[in-house]
Amino acid sequence: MGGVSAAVGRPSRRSDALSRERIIATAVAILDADGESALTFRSLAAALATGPGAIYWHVANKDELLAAATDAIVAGVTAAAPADASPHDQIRTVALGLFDAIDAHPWIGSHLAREPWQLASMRIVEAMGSRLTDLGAPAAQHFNVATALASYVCGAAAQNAANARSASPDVDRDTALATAARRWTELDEAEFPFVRRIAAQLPGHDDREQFLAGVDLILAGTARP
Amino acid sequence: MGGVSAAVGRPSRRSDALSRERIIATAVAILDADGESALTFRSLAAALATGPGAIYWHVANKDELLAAATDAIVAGVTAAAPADASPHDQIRTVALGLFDAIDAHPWIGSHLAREPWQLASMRIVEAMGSRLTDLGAPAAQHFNVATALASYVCGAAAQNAANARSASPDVDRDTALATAARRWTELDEAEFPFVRRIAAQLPGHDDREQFLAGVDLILAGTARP
DNA sequence: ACCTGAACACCGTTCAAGT
DNA sequence: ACCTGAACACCGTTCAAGT
Repeated sequence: MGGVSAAVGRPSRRSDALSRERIIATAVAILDADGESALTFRSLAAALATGPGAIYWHVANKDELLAAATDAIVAGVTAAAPADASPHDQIRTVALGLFDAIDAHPWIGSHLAREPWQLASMRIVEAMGSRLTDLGAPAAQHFNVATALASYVCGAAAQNAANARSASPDVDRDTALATAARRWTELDEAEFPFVRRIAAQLPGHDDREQFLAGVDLILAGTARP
Repeated sequence: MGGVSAAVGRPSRRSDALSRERIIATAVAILDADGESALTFRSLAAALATGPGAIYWHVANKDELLAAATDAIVAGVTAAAPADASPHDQIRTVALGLFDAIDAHPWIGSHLAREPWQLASMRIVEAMGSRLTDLGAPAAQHFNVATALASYVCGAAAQNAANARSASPDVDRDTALATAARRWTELDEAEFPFVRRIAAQLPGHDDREQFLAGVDLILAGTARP
């Protein structure tokens, strides 16, 4: 403790000093407000009232920035465990929480698909896998079931988010679904008989229920006690 | 037929004339040879011996170019049906074919996640769903099972491809898995008990078997005849 | 130790001008 | 109808120079 003089004479640190946390929080704010294309080292620097080069002192590059932003959101969801519910319901709750979070922050979806063993993905595998013992699944299945659930959740949620994002904001959901259903029925009958048949179920279907049905399928496939 | 004079006096079309097909085929070649970052309107134009602006006459933008390139590969996989196998084996074969195709062309993975209802995704849903009747799944389940399978296949394959891509080429698979396993065991015990426990199964596991296990879980979860 | 901002080496896309 | 290529409006990233 002796001899440290640099910080003594200085006024207390400005509350708006740069830091990794503040950079990531600001990045999340930009991503949420204006989408993935709005996050730029220049726009981020402007929001932080500094130059683009300053950010590189705290963050290696844009990929690391996105990974950190993704982890911040995912950690918030997986940490909120229901605890008193059945293991099946716990898994459903966490999965749905991730689905909603990716729907609310669509940029997570694009990133999760390309950072497989990063911290955020590990949190998802942990959230799924740690409930499998209570569920009664045999230990030999745990690895495959947990990673299958994680893959499904990421894949389905990313596609749902991309879908919601690509919809023009001035078209309501019902007419968008009706348009999609009509396009499905216009596909070639010889090549797409199945898609044409299920097109009728597209309007009025619930995205979250459809998502949970997939989770239930995987859980139903695991051996029961 | 009368009065058309423009094409008459001309020499026969050069075989290297620009066309949508040639543009997409060349784009696939660049993507496969040097990866996603190598595909540029400038590099593509150079490979086609023209200027970047010429490409825009045949393709609306880069997204459409990637969608068309993705569809070209996916169509090749879903069209190759086994026919004489059991419906379960047919689904496994198509799923594994997609897994291998995405492993061989990793750029498909990143694109599939963000073009949900595009033609390539429809082909995957069709390939899965059209076998469900023979499998004995009740019609009420078809919609959910087919889309769940498609989401899982895309999600798992995209992550696998991203994983393979991020591995440095001078490190062999065994040591890469060993390194990943060690990193898993170094995670916080309180936060990641499950991941630490399954880390031992990481070395020596087979990516394709793990992938197929997920397909089997979903199929096992569907009601049987 | 940390910040600044000009500069480098690129992008996707457009568009007047050509044939 | 289709092609050309310069130009526009950007990017991520680096780095000498500052404090």
